[in-house]
Amino acid sequence: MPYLLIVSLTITRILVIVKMTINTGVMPSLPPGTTTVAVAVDLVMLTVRDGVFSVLLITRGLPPYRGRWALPGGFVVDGEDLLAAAVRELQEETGVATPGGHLEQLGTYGSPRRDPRGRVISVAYLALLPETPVPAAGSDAMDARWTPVDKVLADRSLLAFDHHQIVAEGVERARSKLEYSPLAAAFCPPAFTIAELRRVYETVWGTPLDARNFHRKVTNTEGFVEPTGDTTTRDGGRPAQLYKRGPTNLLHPAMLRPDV
Amino acid sequence: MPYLLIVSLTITRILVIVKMTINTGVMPSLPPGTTTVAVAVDLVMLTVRDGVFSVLLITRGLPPYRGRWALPGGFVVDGEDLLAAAVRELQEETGVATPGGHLEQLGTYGSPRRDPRGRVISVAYLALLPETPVPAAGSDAMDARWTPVDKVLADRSLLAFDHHQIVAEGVERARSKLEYSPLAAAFCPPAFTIAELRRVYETVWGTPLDARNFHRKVTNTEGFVEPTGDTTTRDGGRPAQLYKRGPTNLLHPAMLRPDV
DNA sequence: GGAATAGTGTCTCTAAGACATTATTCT
DNA sequence: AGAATAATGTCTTAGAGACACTATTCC
Repeated sequence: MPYLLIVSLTITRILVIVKMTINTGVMPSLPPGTTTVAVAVDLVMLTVRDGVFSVLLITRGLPPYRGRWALPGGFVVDGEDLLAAAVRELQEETGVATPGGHLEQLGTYGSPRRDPRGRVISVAYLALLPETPVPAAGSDAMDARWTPVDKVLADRSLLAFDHHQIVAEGVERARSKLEYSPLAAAFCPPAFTIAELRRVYETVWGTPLDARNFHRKVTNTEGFVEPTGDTTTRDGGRPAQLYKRGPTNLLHPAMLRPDV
Repeated sequence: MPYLLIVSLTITRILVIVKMTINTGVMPSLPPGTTTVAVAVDLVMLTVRDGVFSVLLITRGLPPYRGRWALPGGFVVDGEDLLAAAVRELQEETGVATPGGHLEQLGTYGSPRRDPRGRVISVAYLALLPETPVPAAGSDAMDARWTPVDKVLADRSLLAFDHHQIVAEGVERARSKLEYSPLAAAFCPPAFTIAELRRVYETVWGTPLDARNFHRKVTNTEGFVEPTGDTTTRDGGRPAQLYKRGPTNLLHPAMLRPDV
């Protein structure tokens, strides 16, 4: 983490405030009449469960769209960082503190009429998670359930608000990330076999892959995976080497999707 | 554009409001006490000018950071869509309506203390533009100037707010996009030669490329460029074919950066 | 003719894809 | 032994990179 940078920026900002206060006799403030809006953070949590690519949905317990499926999320509270809000929502839904998964910002959705209650912009985060125990229902959620991605994408009016579009963009981002980054491992437990990693690719992309070529590509791509030294027979047959994620953030060469 | 989708979602939302109003006797509204924040849109406008990869900066005419370099941007006004606000800022700075360039959302920056005036979150947009006449100074900008990207990246305290980080992420996004998308053409005039396209790659990546191999790769990649039928001698020597952007949004095969 | 730039061809090597074969466990 | 899965090897072909060569303009 760029800790020194954060410290120096913070000091810079404090100095700016002090200087302005001295110069003008008042604290700097936003121009009067500046429009303000509520900010929500919504999560696209993806996982591979029982061989199915799934997204976590809740049924809304409050209006608007009461009883409809939606993405888990909530409003950013006073003084809270956006990423911190996403982590908080993630923990509320899964009960786990980023359990070896991956969390990144997906995009911001701010169409003026996307929420009937008023102007709300939503910062969406994408989470890639290993298989997780069935989630607990949150405070404002009547129910929380892992739902097949294909089912969600097939019905444009299944989800509340513009959440269908958010899910679609999150799924496409995830599919694309598997090509150029080692993030498929984020869907796996800390130690995994090459076959388990391959099934992640096959499930997320919806395409069968050649097990022999896949094995060669993964083990020949520098920094993708590292052997732990252990083996397992949990898949039956000959014992398989266990691997953990390697140090690389970018795959060279990439794992390209067939055809497309 | 998914026009029908927009229409159907709009109708859905109106029905939700009407239904809720009938059911409860009041318009749906946000929970009392919900924190609201100001929303700014900032632009990372990139271009290749005189062989230099450059970003448009303004000097701030108002506090905070008065006189400091910053990204062009401004607050989202009442009822305005985020993308519309970005287009408006782009036009205010260049005087042109998305002139063959490219505009996409880059990310949202919402650290609680990033603006000394109060809670402001900034939605950053990335614009890739062809060589543009020197910009006019905007209303709240004392000056606007194309600045070499390398110079901006080298000095972490050159820019106001967290704009250094935003520029860094925008530049990296642009460099990466050249690999997998035909967006290098967004830096070129409507009709361009292969050599001009190559100079874009060389300038943005900061790496010399082999002209012969580059020519073969670009012309062999399906849908990347299409000949217009015209030729030009504006670069001297043998006349060069002119090309325009092709229909593809994803390059197959990709134009990978050397080494990395 | 000479300089400058455009465009094609050739060679080598890496990596992808198709598919055979061997290895090691469990029942 | 037979089933099941893991891991390695072989062959063909596409594409990247290095570099020689030809083509067409202007001076």
